[in-house]
Amino acid sequence: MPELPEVETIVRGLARAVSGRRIAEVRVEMAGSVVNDLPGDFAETLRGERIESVTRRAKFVVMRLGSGRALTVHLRMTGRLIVEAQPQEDAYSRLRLRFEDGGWLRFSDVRRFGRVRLTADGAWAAGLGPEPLDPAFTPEALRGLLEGRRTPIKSLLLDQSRLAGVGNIYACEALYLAGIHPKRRAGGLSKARVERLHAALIRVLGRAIRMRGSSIDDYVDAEGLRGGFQNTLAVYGREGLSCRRCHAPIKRVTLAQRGTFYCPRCQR
DNA sequence: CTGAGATCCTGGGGGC
DNA sequence: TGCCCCCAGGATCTCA
Repeated sequence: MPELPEVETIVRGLARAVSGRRIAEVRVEMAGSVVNDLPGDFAETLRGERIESVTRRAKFVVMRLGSGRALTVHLRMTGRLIVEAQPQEDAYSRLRLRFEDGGWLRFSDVRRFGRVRLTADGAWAAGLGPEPLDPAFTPEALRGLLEGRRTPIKSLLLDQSRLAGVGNIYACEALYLAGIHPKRRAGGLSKARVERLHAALIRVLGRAIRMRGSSIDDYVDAEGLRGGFQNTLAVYGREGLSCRRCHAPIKRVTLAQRGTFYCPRCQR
């Protein structure tokens, strides 16, 4: 479900809502959804901790705890983190936290791919490529990532160990914006094309964050609000519809087992 | 190391 | 209505 802009939106909401609050009660409602890297029981270990900060790394939500430990969440496809005054009925609820001064945080996940992990230092969110919105991510940095790679550029953009945070929607959208065909070999892109892709990634991610993410199916942020970027998508989910720029019908192919949308005229 | 494919799950939508 | 198949915002593991 969520990619960088959605996770960023959730994190901003969570940072406002739960920073500085102490966990009074932990309810594990599906054991398989939580992982404990620390000795002892998950709920016991987490209870009493204060959430110091909430930040994002790639698609991970990282909550730093008072002890220095970290509670890290990956939402995968259908995970949600919802802040609420009272615990809501939810058949897909996996974990609930109650705060000392009232209010709850609920982790819910229909497809059960998501994970909440308690670690000594948040190391779960490691081994990732650079953040595309970090100033250190320059066109030259992107060129370095692509160099010598024979894989299609779309596949490389989805590889979190190369570039962190981009998922299927924004990979498709960025390639459209840059006018690059998703199947082009990553290492074969000209310098000018790499520069266009770099600019497109930053523009599309920034715009999506400003619109609070894309709610294509059921994504909502920590406050339960839908995003707005789905209305602006140029290619993702628009198979057969006309390109907003040239009016050619948008095509869909499968690449690395993922639906891939592009304009056959604008993207070469 | 690289790249391709299967796999983990559940639910929604379309075709018949 | 019901059934079957395909599809889904992700990452990880195995295999060649």
